[in-house]
Amino acid sequence: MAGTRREPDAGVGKRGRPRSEQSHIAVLRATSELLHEVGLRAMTTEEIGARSGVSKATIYKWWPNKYAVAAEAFLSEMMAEWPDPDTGSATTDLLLALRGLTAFYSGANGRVFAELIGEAPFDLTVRTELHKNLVLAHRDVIKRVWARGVATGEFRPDIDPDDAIDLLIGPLLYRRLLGHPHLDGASADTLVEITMLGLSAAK
Amino acid sequence: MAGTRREPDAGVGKRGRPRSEQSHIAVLRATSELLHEVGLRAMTTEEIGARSGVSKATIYKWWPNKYAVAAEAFLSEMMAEWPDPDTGSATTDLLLALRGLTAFYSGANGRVFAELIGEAPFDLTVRTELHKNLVLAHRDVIKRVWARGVATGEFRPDIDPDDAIDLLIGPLLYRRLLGHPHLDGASADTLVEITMLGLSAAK
Amino acid sequence: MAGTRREPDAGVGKRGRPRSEQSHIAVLRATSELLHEVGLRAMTTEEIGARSGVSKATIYKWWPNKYAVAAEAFLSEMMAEWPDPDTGSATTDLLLALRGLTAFYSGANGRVFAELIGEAPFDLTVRTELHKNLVLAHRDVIKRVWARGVATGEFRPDIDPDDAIDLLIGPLLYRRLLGHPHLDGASADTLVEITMLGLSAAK
Amino acid sequence: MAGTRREPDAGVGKRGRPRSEQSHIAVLRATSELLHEVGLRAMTTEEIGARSGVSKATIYKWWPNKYAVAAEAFLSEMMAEWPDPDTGSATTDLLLALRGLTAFYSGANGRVFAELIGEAPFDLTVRTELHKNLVLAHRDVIKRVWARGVATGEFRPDIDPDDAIDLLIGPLLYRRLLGHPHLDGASADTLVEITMLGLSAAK
DNA sequence: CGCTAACCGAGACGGTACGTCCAGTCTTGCT
DNA sequence: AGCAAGACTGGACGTACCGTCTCGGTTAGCG
Repeated sequence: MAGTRREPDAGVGKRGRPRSEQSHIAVLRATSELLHEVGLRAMTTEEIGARSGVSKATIYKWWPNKYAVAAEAFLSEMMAEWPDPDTGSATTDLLLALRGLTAFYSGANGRVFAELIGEAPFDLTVRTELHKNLVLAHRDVIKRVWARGVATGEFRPDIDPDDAIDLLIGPLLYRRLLGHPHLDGASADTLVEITMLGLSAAK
Repeated sequence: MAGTRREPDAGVGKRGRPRSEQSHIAVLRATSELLHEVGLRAMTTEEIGARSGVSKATIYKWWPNKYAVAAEAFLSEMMAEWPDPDTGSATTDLLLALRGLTAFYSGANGRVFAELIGEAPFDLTVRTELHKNLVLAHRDVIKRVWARGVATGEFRPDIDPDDAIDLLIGPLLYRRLLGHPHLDGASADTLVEITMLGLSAAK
Repeated sequence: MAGTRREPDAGVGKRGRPRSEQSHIAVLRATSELLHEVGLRAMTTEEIGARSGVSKATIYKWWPNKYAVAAEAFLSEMMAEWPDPDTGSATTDLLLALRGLTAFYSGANGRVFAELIGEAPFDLTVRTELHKNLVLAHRDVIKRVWARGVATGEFRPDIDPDDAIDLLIGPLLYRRLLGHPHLDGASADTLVEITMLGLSAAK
Repeated sequence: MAGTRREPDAGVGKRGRPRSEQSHIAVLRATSELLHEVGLRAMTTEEIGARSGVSKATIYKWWPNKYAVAAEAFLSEMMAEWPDPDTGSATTDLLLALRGLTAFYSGANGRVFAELIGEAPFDLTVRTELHKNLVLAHRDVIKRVWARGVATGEFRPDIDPDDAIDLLIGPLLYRRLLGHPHLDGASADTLVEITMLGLSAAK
């Protein structure tokens, strides 16, 4: 994947000892473990090194700080985990997709996710990684479902899809960060259903 | 206000020199300045002390750590700043209230707010302060408007008001934290309007 | 003593917690031990801290680096260790003083001394400390003896005392650093005697 | 020359590419430059490699560490630089030889020399190199002059030549390392003259 | 009106992680 | 083989900040 980590020289050809992919993976795995065991802030670069058997110098060679490592470690795990349900009914698909998101938010990964969001305002790397590799992935699934729903006439065609997505995901994130953090599928369903019908009493 | 800061002994009687209210205020003011100038993380307790002329020991006597100071400093500023518009039309009021929230999110205070949200997962004090003194204030305004709208028949009476609030605020927070951070009133209006009408094409 | 270590503020009066003299002493003692056990280069600041129970931060607060600590630790031990023999005969006194110096050079402290001399070209603090607190002490003893010898008519009165001192100490240092490092009293005596009589065959 | 650097395999035969003499010279030249520009300690192996176009691995193949490289680089420059004056008068010759030594000590090379002496206690290679290739060279010149002076009756025949040499060189080194480091020819002359006549007032 | 508890500013301290630096070793592919 | 390029381990370095701890001095309000 990459993007977080500093790119190799990539100059003339392939001179010099190549980067050890094994070390790379060991670092990501160790970091991932630590993220779940002790959390983003309590985790130290030293400990990542010790657990992965990779020296601190090497870690700092490829990542600017532990947050960048964490972002890559966490997000590389998340990749390709967001299947599009495609049941035939766009409405059902939407429900399923958002239930999936809810499960993510309320699970162990959701805690790490919240910690990374907290780091984002202070760290550009985390911010861009998070956006590129997770936020967009979430949105893409919904965007596809949305397109199908518009095609089938289930969803309003006059709405900017990005607005629709914000309306669907936003409430879940809000609950995760500022409300009752233990979401369940049922409450997700309720929120989606209301969003579909609207708040207005007007017919 | 408070609750964040440690309460004075208050038990034995009232002997001895009382807490200096002047120091208290100076700390909050200095902290508030620093929050805007350098941000939550970069700000140090040392610097708060230096700028306010209050010693570090005194700061730690009254607050558990710099995040608690920050929370109190920030939130005491925010108090009583959320007027209920009450124009007669609940729909208009809702629009106005959410525009106000949008302005807050996208302004200088919004940045500090985002930083505090980032601290919340790691710090119970921040979490509860934030909730008690800001989140609930935001919700209360909307809750009142909502009640009026239900009474006037503008809003659906069959929805849990808390769900409605989540649906209205959530998308704004989502944009603030993970999307285009420069929200404007117009896009807030759009989101609210769509939320009112719903996403479904069904009549 | 001091001079090596950074001086306290010494400003208005005596505000603030005073420097812990206990920590100061513990650091010097630990350093002194380490100097003899592992030598100047192999000794680490970390280890000084661990052994003395003083934190690294505190050490760096008072000394710029481990070499300055070593200089102070070593030299504070050496202080007031250079008694003037004063037997009545200046010639005898000279012999005794230079035997003492030889013993110092060839003993355990001589090794540390040589290591510090090696650091001097790279470190101003070490250089000045060494000069102020050891070199001058050595020279002073001899200078006093020299004055007596001139008064008694034993030594040539037409020689700059500093030249005389250089001629007497120089060969010992040379042997210590570049020749056979295990000097003994007898060879010191020989060198001094020759220096007294001169190399020239001319009467 | 050498002895410092590891000898090539030379056992099995002469298979494979022979050692590049060009690299060898480039390393020594680069090291020599760095020794004068930044000094022994500040100079890094990395930089020697970069400047000479020789890889670090190659350097470590032929020398045990940077101090050994420095010793060879410095000393190979010094070789055959110590001409015996031989004017006819041994006394004059002695003066000239020691003026030469003084000039060396007080010049740019003297600084490097002092730095190498500082390394000697920690590094056997440096120690032996220094002794073999510089100290002995210095002493040899004087030793030859001394022999002539004894033969001509100018110098005392009852003194161990090595003692005489120590007495003559020692004071210069002492001044270089622990006293006023800017020696000049005149002060060297003074020291030698006093050494010749002796310090004693006795006839 | 003086005593005394509690406050407060200054600043030293232990602890802990940080990110950097360099030595010395190892692994590629080119020559 | 020798060698340049350059990744890697190991470990010390010096810095920064947190939260705690003395000091000496100050300031109410009880007695």
